[in-house]
Amino acid sequence: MLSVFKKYITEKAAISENEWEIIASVCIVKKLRKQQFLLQQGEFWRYNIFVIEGCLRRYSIDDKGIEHVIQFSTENWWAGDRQSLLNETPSKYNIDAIENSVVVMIRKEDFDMLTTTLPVFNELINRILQGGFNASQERINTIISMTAEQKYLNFLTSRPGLANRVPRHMIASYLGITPETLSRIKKQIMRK
Amino acid sequence: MLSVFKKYITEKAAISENEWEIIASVCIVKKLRKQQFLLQQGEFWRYNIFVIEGCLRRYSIDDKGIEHVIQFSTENWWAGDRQSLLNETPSKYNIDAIENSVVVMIRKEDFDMLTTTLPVFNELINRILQGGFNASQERINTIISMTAEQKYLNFLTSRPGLANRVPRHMIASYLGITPETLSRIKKQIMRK
DNA sequence: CGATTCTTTGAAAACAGTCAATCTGTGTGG
DNA sequence: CCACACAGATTGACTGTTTTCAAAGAATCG
Repeated sequence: MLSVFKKYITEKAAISENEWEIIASVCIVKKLRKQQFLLQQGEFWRYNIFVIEGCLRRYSIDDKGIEHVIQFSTENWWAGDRQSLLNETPSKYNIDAIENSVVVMIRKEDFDMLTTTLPVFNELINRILQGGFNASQERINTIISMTAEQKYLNFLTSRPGLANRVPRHMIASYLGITPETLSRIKKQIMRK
Repeated sequence: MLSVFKKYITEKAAISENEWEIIASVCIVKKLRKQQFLLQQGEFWRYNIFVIEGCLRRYSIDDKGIEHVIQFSTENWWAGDRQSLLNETPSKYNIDAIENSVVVMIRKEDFDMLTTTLPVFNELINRILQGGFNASQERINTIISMTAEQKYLNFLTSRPGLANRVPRHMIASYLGITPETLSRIKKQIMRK
């Protein structure tokens, strides 16, 4: 299963076989059943996670008990709570598996070891971090500038196939609208 | 003026005097008049920018010609378009000065040189990047989970003082609501 | 001081949210 | 393998919020 991760890494950076061995030595492959929690709010998060297969979601729960999905992580994406990891604070988020999934977990200490001893790896992680940051800014732009319908259409194109894998109410949550509104929007789009 | 930047850097990382000299040698201090553009959409962005004094805003313009503020950068903040910088693509954003401002500009090549030759600097930038990323995720959370009023109150506390420096219609834009709505929300809050 | 831009206010319309009921599909235990 | 239960999705009626458009009232800048 690790081969998926190796493929990802070696496609994105010039990692030698030796270097890969070092990386592989700190990788923990973990299977997750649908619905299984990886993190619950209040806990401390200490890993970096790479999704090999399946789909995870990270979400917060507000005072009214409503869930708000911040992120979906599918194959070849990273997941985790960087905030808790970086500041060593209790997490505000929950992470669970939407599908049966396989992930690679790397402990914070191990991960830091990798970035300090392997410059190529460090550079790779940097690029990924920047890419994620950019995507995040992009999302802010779409959320504040688009109507509900535009946001949904944008979701369909920016995350192709995801709409068929993820329950609709989670998509609605991700877009910041209610399931009912999403349902009506879909009907409206159909008519066109 | 560079001293502000030096203070910021040395407070956050163990940078020696020598190392600082190297950093300072690639810094370009630039004054900006209120309203002055730093970047307009379609252009390529090639700098990292640190705000010494004043306030910048980054915003997009949609098909209807409406501006959407993605970010305000005040003293001791970073600014720029990381997306254009990283991918070497034309920028989707505009950046201009809301107040007369002073910024430090570092060219991409110089910045990369700093991060590769000065490990401490690299690590500092990494931490800042992660912090920015986290803040960005945090903002997504507030936008999708809060009502207009909550978002405004949250803005008041998370960016203290800013509301008095920045025109209201820009704050409205930042929050993803119309100026009229913001005006009414303020009145409503006053009454409490 | 005049002109322009920003902010506020009002009224109507569009939009999204809430609550409740019904429909659908999936998975489980008998 | 079927029937049932249950969670998720849709629909309708209603409510509440936000936008839109237009106009008047501040504030700011040259």
